[in-house]
Amino acid sequence: MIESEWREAMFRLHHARGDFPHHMHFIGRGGGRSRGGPGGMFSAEGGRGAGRPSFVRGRKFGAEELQLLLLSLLKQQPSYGYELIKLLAERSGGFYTPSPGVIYPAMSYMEDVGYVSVQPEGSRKRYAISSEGERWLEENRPAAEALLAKLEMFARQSESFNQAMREQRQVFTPQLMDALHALRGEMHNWHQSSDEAQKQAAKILTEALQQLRALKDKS
DNA sequence: ACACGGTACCATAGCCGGAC
DNA sequence: GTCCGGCTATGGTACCGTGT
Repeated sequence: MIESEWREAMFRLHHARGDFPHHMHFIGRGGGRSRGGPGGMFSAEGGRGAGRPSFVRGRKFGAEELQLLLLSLLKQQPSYGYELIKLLAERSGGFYTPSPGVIYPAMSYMEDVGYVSVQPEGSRKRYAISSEGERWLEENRPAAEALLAKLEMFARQSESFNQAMREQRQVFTPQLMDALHALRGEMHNWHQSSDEAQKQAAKILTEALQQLRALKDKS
């Protein structure tokens, strides 16, 4: 077996099944726990990379959470892998757009364990939930419904955020919006700076704030 | 305490095939 | 030839365990 095949096999096995050898802890079936553990952003564990801002980048769902979501979508209608990615993005208001490297191994695993059936259509694969998949989904219905509800909650929050941004653009000049954007971007680079550097940055920002207040008072 | 290696997870680049 | 959808391969990031 060449390296890439081995890598893929291991990836599929561990990623999709959810029983990562060292540390993976999943809600529900299986899985001993050890280091890290994805669990997904909605689980208590927080997972690998917990403690850093994983909201933007990082695993948002544990393997089983993702499988439940995918089966929920497939129960509504059989879909291609690419369609599932788009559906998840759509249902979450763009908040969660899984990469193909997450979806396809998960689908391959669910095919292996019989949760989905696969109908090749030319170069594409159409996935459909199987009776075994339906049974597992039914067993985990509360968790699946909670995940879908949270996905929709994020979609609403995302829409609310976008609305606020649109309103900001209507009120502020482009120059001010650019400056705000640049400031936000700059602050992202500061989270690993030394305490002393951060104190100096805070001092600069405080002085700038005072100047802004003085300017506003005059205008 | 530190360096290094192994591991997990994701995003992205790029390939392939079909439609136009 | 170009575009697009579907998919695969690979590199980057960050964590933890182990050895020194």
